[in-house]
Amino acid sequence: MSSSWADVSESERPPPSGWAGGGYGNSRPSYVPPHLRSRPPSSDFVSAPSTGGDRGGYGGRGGQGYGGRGGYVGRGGGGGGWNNRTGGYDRRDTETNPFGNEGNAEPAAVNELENTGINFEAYEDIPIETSGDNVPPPVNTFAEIDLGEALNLNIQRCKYVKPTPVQRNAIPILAAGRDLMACAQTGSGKTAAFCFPIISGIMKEGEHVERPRGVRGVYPLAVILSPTRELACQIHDEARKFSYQTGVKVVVAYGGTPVNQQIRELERGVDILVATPGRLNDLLERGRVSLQMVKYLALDEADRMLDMGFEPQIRKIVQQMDMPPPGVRQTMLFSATFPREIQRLASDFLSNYIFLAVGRVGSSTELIVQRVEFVNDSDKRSHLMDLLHAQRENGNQGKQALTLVFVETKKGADSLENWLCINGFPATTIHGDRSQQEREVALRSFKTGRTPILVATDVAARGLDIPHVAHVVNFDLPNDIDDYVHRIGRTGRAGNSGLATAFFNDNNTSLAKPLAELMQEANQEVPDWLSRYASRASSGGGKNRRSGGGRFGGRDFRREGGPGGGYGGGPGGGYGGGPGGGYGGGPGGGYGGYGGGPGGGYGAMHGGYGTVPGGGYGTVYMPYGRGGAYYGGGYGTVPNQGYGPGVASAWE
DNA sequence: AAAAAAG
Repeated sequence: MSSSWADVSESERPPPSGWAGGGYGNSRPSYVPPHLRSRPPSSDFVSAPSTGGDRGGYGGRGGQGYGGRGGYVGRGGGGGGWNNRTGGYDRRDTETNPFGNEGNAEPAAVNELENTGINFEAYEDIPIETSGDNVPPPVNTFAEIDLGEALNLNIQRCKYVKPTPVQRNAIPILAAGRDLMACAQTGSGKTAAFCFPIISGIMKEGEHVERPRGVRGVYPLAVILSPTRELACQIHDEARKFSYQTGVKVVVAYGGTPVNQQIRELERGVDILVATPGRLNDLLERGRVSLQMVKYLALDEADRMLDMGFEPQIRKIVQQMDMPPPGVRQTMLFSATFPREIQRLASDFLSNYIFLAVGRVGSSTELIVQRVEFVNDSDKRSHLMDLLHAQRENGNQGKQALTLVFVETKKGADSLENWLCINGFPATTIHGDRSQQEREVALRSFKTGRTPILVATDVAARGLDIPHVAHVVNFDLPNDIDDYVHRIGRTGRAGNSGLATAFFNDNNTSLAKPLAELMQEANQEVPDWLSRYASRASSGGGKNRRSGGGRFGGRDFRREGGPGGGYGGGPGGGYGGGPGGGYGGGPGGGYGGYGGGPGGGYGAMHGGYGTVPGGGYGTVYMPYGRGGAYYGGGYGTVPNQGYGPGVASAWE
C-alpha cells in the first residue's frame, strides 16, 4: 500500500460532523480527487501534509511539482503543468473501457460511420456568428488548445480528427473561462464542445481545488443538466468516453431509479455530475450533494430547461442552493433553438457571455426532406399504415427502416403502439407514464431494430442521438414550431439524409404559417393548401405563437409592433416593450430599428450588441447571407436565431 | 393543453 493510498484512506474518514445521512462504508472504494489520481503510488509520490483532511482525502496542495510536462499555456500558475496522469492510479486501473462495445449490438462499421461520418468538407463554409466582448478566435485543430494528453487520447479514440464548427468556436471560448450561449447542432459534437473544456479544466485545476469538509456530502466541480433522463444518460455515456483515464469522474443522477444507489455512487466521488433537475433537487434537499464547489454549469437543451415547467426547478438549483454566482462559476448554455424570451431569462444565469450560433452541416437543410400531408384525425392510423407498408416494400433487405412516430399524448402513444402491434408492425413506445426501465428497454429495442417503430411523446424530441432513424412522422403535430424543429432533427443526422412526414389538419392551423415558412427556408416543397392555411392564419390575426409575448417572438413581435418601433424603446425597456418592432420593416428597416436603440433592451442584455451603433446588427448577421429573406419573412425578429433555414433543421 | 421532471 503506497503512501498515497494510506493518505487517502486516512482522510477519507468521515469528518466529525458526519456526512448528512452518514453511511460511509469502510469497504467502499476511496475517492481520489483529480490532482492526486495521477500520482504513481510509488516512492516518487510524496504525500503532502494533509491540511484539512477534507472529504476527498487530499489536503496537500502546493507541495509538489508533479506532472512534469511543462506548463500548459494560458493559465500560468505556479508549479502547474499537467498532472502527469500516467501513473498507476487506482480507479483508472479498474475503470471499464467506455469505448468497448459493451453489449452494444451495433456493428463496428456502424460505429465507425457514426464517428467519422461527419462531412467536414461541408463545414468549411458553415456560417458562424459570435458576439460579445473579446471573443476568443476559433481554432482549427484540437491541438491548438492544450486540452491535456489524456483527453487528447480519448479524442483520438473517438476518432475525432478535426473539431466541428461548434467545437472550433466553443472550445476556445470556454477554455478562456467565458460564459457562453450557443446554438449548436447535437449531431456535430455539441456534447464534446462543452465536455472537453470542463474535463480539461478539472484536470488542470483539480489540483488547486480543495473541497470543503463538512456536513454536506458530495462536491461536484461541474454540473450538466438535461431535460430528460435518457438525454442525461446519453451525455453521461459520452462524457465517460471523454474522461476515460483522465482521472475525472463522471456520475449521472436522474429519477425513476433507486436514489440510494445513486447516492452511494456519488459518495464514491464525483467531479462532473450529469443530472435531471428533479433528482438533483431531491439530492440537494437531502443534503447529499453540495454545489458550492461548482466551477462549471452546463445546461443542455437550455431553452427547454428555462421554459415554463422547468424554469422554477432550474432557478432553485442555480440560484437558491449553494451554487456559486455567475462570474464565479462558468456557465454554458446549449440548444438549437433560443427564443428571445428564453434568452432574456437565461441572462440571469450568465456573466458577460458570448453568443455563438453555428449553422448546420452542409449548405442547406435538404438533408431532411420534409413533407406535410393533410390528414384528418380519423384517417391518421390508416394513413400511417400506408406509409409503413410503402416503407417496408422499399426497404432494404426486407428490414423495416427505423421510424420515429411522434404523438401528442401519453395515452395516444400507448394506444397507437398497441394498434401498430396488432396490425403487424412491431412497435414500442416511450413516454413519461412508463417506468424508467420500460423507457430504456423501449429505446434500446428501437435502436437495435428489434422494434423498428417507436411511438414517442416529446420526451424523445430533444437531443437523443438515435442513429439510423430514416423517418420521423409527426402523427400529431406539436403546437410549437421549435418542438417540430427538434423532432425532425432526430433524423438526417451526421450527414445522413432523412425524411420527416407531418400529418396536418384543422387542429394545427396555428402551426401553418411558421411551418410553411420553415419549409420554404429549407427549400422544401410547400403544398399550396398549406400556404393558404398560412396566409389565412396571418390575415386572421391569429397568433402563431404562444400569447403574451410568446417564447419566440418571431413574427408575433413584428406584427404587433410597427416598423422602427420597439427596440429603441428605452433603456431596459426594449425587451418587454415591443421588441420586434424594429425589425418590422424588412431587412433594411429592421436592422435600422435595432441599431437605433443602442443601450436599449438589447444593449442591456447582450452587452456587445447594443453598443454596436446603427446597423450593428446587420453586420453581425451579414455573414449569413441567406438570412436576408428570413429577416424579412419572419424569424429574423429573433436575434440570434434569425438566420435560418436554419431554424428548422439547422441547429439543435 | 400536453409533456417533462422527485416519489
